[in-house]
Formats: sequence, C-alpha cells, structure tokens
Amino acid sequence: MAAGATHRPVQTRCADCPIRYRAVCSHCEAKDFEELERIKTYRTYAPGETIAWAGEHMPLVGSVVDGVAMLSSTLPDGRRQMVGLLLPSDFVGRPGRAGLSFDVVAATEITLCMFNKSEFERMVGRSPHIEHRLLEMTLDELDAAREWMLLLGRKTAREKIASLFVIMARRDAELHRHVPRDGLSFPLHITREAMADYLGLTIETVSRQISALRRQGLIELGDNRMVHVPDFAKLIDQSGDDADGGVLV
Amino acid sequence: MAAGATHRPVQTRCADCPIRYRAVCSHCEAKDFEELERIKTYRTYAPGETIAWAGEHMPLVGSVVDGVAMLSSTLPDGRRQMVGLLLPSDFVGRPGRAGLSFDVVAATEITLCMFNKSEFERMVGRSPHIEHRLLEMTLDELDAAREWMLLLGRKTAREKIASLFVIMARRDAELHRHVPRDGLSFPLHITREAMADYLGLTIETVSRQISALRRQGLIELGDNRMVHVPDFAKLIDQSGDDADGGVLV
DNA sequence: ATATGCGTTTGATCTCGATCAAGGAAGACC
DNA sequence: GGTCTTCCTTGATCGAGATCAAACGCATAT
Repeated sequence: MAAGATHRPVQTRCADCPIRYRAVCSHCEAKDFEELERIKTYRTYAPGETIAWAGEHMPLVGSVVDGVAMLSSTLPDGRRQMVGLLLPSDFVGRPGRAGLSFDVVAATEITLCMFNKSEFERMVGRSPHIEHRLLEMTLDELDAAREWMLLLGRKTAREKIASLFVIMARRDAELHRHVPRDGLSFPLHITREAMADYLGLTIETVSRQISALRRQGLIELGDNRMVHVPDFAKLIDQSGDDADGGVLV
Repeated sequence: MAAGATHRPVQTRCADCPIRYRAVCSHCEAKDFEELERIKTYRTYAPGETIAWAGEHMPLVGSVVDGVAMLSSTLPDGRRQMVGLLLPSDFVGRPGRAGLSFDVVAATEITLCMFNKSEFERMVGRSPHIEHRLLEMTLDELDAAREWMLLLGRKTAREKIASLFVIMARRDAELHRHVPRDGLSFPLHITREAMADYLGLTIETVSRQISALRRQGLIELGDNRMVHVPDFAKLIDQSGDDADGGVLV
C-alpha cells in the first residue's frame, strides 16, 4: 500500500519520544510500537563529542530527538568533509551493516533515542513493511546526497551558503509545520566550521559570504543564532537552483 | 542470513543476461529467477543518448549489461554534475518510486537489460529477501555517494583524477576477476567531458592533470583508450586517500 | 586531397576562494 | 575586575583552477 508515496514522518516532539518509532515507519502496527517502546534508551552527547567513529562497530540504531549531529569523513592529512547532517527525527545507524563508514559527531548538544540493533533487526525480519520503510528512507538520503554533490561540484560559495540556508529553513518549517507569511526565521545551530565542512569551503569564506548576504538585506541575524529571511524567493534566487516561485516546501 | 555481509553480486558476462537477476540478488530462489527471465527485455542506446530525464516517470527497472551510463543533474544555467556512474552489473531505476531525480545518459554505447517495474515490484512484495537486497545495494550507493562528496568538496584536481583512475581500475579488476601482478590496465570508456562533469572540474583541467600524471610516469595511455598503471600504489598515493599498501580491492 | 567535425591538448590570463594574519565579541572562570 | 578560550569577522595576499583562445589528431564525408 501507498508504495511510491514519499511519507517523511511527521515530527511530533514529545518527552516520551514516540518520534523514534515514527521516524522508522508512520504506518506501524501497535505491537511493533510497544516492542520498541520497551527496549528504547536515551543518551545525550556534548557539542563536539564523537558519537561513533568510522569503521567502528555500532550496536545501536535510533533517531535524533533534539540537537544536530554530523556525518563526516576525513582525509589522512586532516581535510574534512561533512557528508550528512542529522536533524531531529532523522534516523541514525545502519541496519543490516556491521560498521559505520563515516564519523558521527555531535554538532550541538544532542539527545538520541537509541535501541539495540540486533533486537531492531529481529523486528525488521518479522515486519517486512519496516524494511520497506527503511528502503524508502535510504533512497531519500541517497537523493539528498546526490543533490549535495551538485552543490559541492558546481556551485559558487555564495550559492552554497544560500542553498544551506534554504535547506535549513525548509527543515525547520517542516519540523514546526508553520507556513510563514511574510518572511521566515530559523535557528542556525551549527558553527561556521561545521558549515564550512559541509559546504566544502573555509570558515573565512563562509563568514564573508554571510556578511555579504546580510549587507544586501537578504538575511538578518538576530539573537540566539536566529536567522531571519525577509524574502525567501530572493534567497532561493541566490542558491543557483530553480526558483519554483519561492515555494517553501 | 548472512545479514551484514556485503555481497556485491559477481559479474558473469553472458549473452543470455543472468546478470540482470544476479545484480538484484545472488541468493535468489529458482522460481524468482524464472519469473524474471520471462519478462526481461533488452535495449541498446547510442553514446550521448538520454535514457531518461529527471522527473520523468520511468516504468522500467533493470541493470547495465555492457557500456557506461551516467546519472547527472543540471543547474538552470547549464552547469552539470554527474552524481553516479553506472557500469556493467549496476542496477538502474528506482523501485517503489514514481519518478527519477536525475537524468540518465548513455556515456558510451550501452545495453540495458530491463523489466517492467510494476511486475518487478509485485515480485518484491512476494519475496522479502529481494527488498533486503535492494536495501543493501542502496546503502552501498549511499556510501559511494558520500565518498564522492569528500572528493568533490576537499580534493585537489590532481587527487580527483587519481581517485577516478583508482576507482575505474578497481571496478575493472572486479569485473574481470583478474589479480594483476606488475602493473594493471583498464579501458577509459568515458570522454574528458564526462570526467570533468564527474569530478567537478573543466575539461581543460582534466586534460592537464592527465598529461601531468603521464609526464611523471604514473600512467601510460595506450591504444583503444587503454590506461596502463605501472605502479598502482603510487597512483593511490596521488589520490589523497589512505594508501592501504596499494591493495587493489 | 580537401574539408568538416569532434575530442583533446596546450598556452595565456584572470578570478574566486584559500591562506596568512590580526583583531573583536561573548562567555567561563579565577 | 582581569584573563582565558572559543568563535567570528575583516583585511591583504596568493595560487589553483577557470576562462579564453588557438591548434592538433583523427575520424568520416565530399
């Protein structure tokens, strides 16, 4: 049923963390839900803390409850590239795989809701629709990774920054289900260094481009790392992508 | 069983195309095999021909029998980035998804072995192990895409070219199951333009870097687009990645 | 043989983003 | 208060790769 439909799970913030399961499958059956409920554990990491190293055996899977983590990969000489950004509701871990291919690092203070991988896999074995949902989520990640390849390979510094802001604005809108009227705001959790690592730039270039966007009135930086975008369509214009009339989602 | 093991299907070149199915699952049951055998069709495309456009509905899935295709994505102003390279035995198409996210273009003359997507999906519904295998393949692609993000974001032109040659040498060795003794050779099917699109460079830079590698004796260009690598470890040294003792696979 | 076309190579120059360097803002701690 | 530290900003300079331009090699066609 509903095969082919992309149903990114709706984020429902909740102290009791139903997210963790909803992130896996929004069409779940009650018994699966209860089973997962039983085996869940929470853990919080400090900013900068490494959650898991590439190659390491990771015996847990789970999802982000709150905060931001990054998947990154490092060359022997220290050059680093972030290959994925994990925001609240994102799935963490590699079902059916022994080790990780990339480092997982907390970008901010972050809370994960984790559960034992082998128990989770046993459940996947019993419920084919979970595997189906995992395949869909992986295809989404693959699409996102490929979009990012376009950014890394062909976009200018200015376009890269604008694209990042567009993506973060969209993720935030999705998370809070708000439809902004004139202008929109979102929190910029991550540091300049994390942005640089993500965009394939240096922190100086990131800083200069943000200053430039600010000088031109395309963005405003407020308190508590909030970014305000007076005209979203104008920001999209700067991102190099098709405008699509400046639609948020 | 054998969950967690990565079993990239072994390529068995064959006029009757068992590849197509082996590419999906090397642990298949005979009845699935026969069903797929019944519904397969072949098609050949000319170099440069577009197999499918991004956003288009693609009612077929299949695999590459012979030749090279590329997945690519284009900015409104024409800048292009290749986001995937499809070599023999690679899977083509998006099971469970309506449309494509990227253009599929033949880089060389290419033969695909295709079958009807909805029939394939019906089969997937009946055999959970096929879906399991699809998830594994998608995770492999995701890893490859993320490796490529590191290349696009952080490697120099020289390192990009060397990395590409290393990858193509490995893919070729895997395909022919040969263990090269001193030096190895592989065919360079794709044009300078395709390389540039893949690496996020211009054709001039690609050409210059290849000339430089040749001048330094790291590669030799022979007839029929063959590339000979006298010392594979030295080439890996230039790729920026960890050496791993110059191991081929 | 000459022409046409495409992919490739090479040279000259320019430019965007990296690098090097200094200073500023905001918080934590004594 | 002062002094860390960490993150951010801005300036000056440099250089890798882009851009512009010309020519070459090697097909196939005329």
